[in-house]
Amino acid sequence: MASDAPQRIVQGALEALRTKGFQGASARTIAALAGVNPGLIFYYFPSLDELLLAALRQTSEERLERHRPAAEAVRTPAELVALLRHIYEEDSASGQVRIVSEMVAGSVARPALGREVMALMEPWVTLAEQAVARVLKESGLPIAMLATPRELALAGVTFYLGANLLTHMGEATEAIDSLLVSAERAAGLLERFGAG
Amino acid sequence: MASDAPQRIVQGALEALRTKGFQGASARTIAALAGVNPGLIFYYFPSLDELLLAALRQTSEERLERHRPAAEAVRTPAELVALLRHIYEEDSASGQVRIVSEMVAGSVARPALGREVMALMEPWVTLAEQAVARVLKESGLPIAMLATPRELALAGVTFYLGANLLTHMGEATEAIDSLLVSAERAAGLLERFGAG
Amino acid sequence: MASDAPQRIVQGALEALRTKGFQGASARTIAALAGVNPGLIFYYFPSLDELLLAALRQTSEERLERHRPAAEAVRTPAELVALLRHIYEEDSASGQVRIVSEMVAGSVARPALGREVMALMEPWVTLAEQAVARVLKESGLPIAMLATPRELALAGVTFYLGANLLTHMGEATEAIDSLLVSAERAAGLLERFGAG
Amino acid sequence: MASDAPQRIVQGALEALRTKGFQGASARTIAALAGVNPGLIFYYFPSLDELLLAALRQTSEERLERHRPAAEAVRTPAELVALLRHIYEEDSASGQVRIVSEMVAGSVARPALGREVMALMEPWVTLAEQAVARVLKESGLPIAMLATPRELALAGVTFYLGANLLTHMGEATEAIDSLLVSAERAAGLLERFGAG
DNA sequence: TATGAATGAGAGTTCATTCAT
DNA sequence: AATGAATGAACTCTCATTCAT
Repeated sequence: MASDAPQRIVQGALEALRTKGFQGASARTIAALAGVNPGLIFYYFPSLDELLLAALRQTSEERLERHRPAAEAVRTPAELVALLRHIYEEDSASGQVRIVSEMVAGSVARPALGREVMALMEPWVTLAEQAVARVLKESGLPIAMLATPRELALAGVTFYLGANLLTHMGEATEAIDSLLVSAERAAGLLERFGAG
Repeated sequence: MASDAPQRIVQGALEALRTKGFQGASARTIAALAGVNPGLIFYYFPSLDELLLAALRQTSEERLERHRPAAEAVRTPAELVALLRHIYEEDSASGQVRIVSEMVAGSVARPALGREVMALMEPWVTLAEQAVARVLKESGLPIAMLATPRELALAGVTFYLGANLLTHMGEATEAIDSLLVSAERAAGLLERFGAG
Repeated sequence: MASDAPQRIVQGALEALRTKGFQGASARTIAALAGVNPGLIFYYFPSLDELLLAALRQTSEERLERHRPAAEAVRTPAELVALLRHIYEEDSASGQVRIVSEMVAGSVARPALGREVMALMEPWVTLAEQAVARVLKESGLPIAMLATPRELALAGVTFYLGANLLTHMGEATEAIDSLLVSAERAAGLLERFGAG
Repeated sequence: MASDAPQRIVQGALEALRTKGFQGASARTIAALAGVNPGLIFYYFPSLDELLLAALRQTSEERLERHRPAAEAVRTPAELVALLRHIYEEDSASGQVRIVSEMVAGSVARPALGREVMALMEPWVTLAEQAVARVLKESGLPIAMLATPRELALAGVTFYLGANLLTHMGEATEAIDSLLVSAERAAGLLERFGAG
């Protein structure tokens, strides 16, 4: 019978990242949170980095699937910005922002980890790219002349990343939020402009 | 006679951040790079965090003064984006991007350090804010209806931060660069629109 | 299977205190004496102070139980002083005096440790108090008018502590011993006086 | 011209012992309190231990001379105990207790220092011995049969030492004080008994 | 007489990881 | 599948002391 230990360990890792940060996500701490022995971590995962990566991968994929329907339903610039804002707020409240920030920050010091974390972002960029392409097409905005959907999607992810870091370094949450509200308003304006 | 050791230590810290990252910026490593005894670090600096902070402060202030004239000369949206791109490229080439990323990422785990790093960003936000305000005023663009200069400046810094991280986590430099080129083109368009 | 390492570490700590003193009772020294890795100390004990405390607690409790029967059998002043002298001589020969002195002296600099060491003395004061009360009652001496058993017990412990320190700072052992011999003689006299 | 630096350093050492304890009496701390450079300490004193010893010697001798007249005027047991109590209270209030405790405690770990500290106590024992001899002679008490003045003096010093340690390890000050009060009462009784 | 820069050893503690069971 | 004991290296930081000036 398969044990549920690996899953418990993954959950422990996520909780450790959420509540103690990357530095606090030590084997001992994770094991304690998972209710298992530290040695067991290395039975199921080749290294601590791999565990953290697996944990990030799991939440990332789960969230990706959860938001995919909404992303595929986006039709206007305003809706697009609204979705971005919605995701940011949800992640901020659930602690997901913290997890991503910690992993991004932590992996900065480890090249191998960094590459993997980057790879986990790729599906998000692709999803954003498709949404942007659809919005541009449907709204008839001549932005395609200025930037490719891929570029715009990457800009969004870049911004999301910077916002994540700012968020838990200082008390930037409100500033970021008001920024997104303004962006939403601007998008609404743009929309009418495109239609006009 | 004053020793040049403190300055050598600061340079060692910067080099350590640049080449080994935040985690690799240990007292021993920095001391070795500076060619001094590890104990000497604590003779001149109260703690390792304070040293890293002093190092970041030094480069930050120096770069701020270097770019200030250009920032104060900016008049149009295109010039503004061009400056942002110029700074990013220069920082990217000089390793400054790495230093900032490492400090931002590293300080995520230490609240006290994080606050100080944030504080070091404030002058940049202020400088950007003034530049944005000037550009908006001179170009006659009705963007003030959408977002305050402060918000726009913060958006720029947020983006810069995210770009920093992306840059040395993967090989995003080119993507970011082409993004900024596109933005420059868009700003040029906007300009003509404002004039029209 | 439980390891005997904790016990070996405790013994190493006691030996370190005995032969190198409080200052010499470093984690590395203790580990070497115990034949274990320094890191293992912190696997079993939360801190060095806690280990030293645990070691003191162990010997203290063991000795307390060993001497309790004799203390509870004491009936006359002379017997009481004789017991005190017996304990002092035994502790002096076994190196216990050194351990206690080192811990008392060492904990002077650390408030938290000091409180715990004090607490370990409390059972001894209590035991002495009971013995004193019994002696006073049985011998019919009117000392109760002068001092409470608690005070007399505390005086005994205070004296024992001072004697400990003197003992291994100089070569006061003989002086203390002859002092106790005289006290025994005086107690014998007192006894006859009480009876008379 | 002779500098007053040595004296300032000695005062700094005493203050360091009083306020930071033996462990806190580092060269840096003492130098800071004395307002001199740490290096200067080793210009005037061969080692830190020698400085601490010199400081203890200075206060010890000064206090000895201050209390000598009173000690030489003592005639009765009650007066003797009262003097002991007076000294203890004065030392307790002035921080002298702390200094002595710290030095005694600290020197436990260093054999050479310990011997010197012991030597500094010798004049006190002698002074006490003389006072005890006088009291015994004048009061006509037949205690000489039981213990020599030297032994009694040593007993007093032993007790004083133990009291010192207890005093700042816990909140034993009151207990010690009430003990001395009781002793004073007992001495008064003894006096009348000797006279009768 | 005095400064302050510099050294090197050692302090407590934490860590990812391994391995015998 | 799981335990927990054990390792060894690394960490920041403090210290008494020395030396050139």
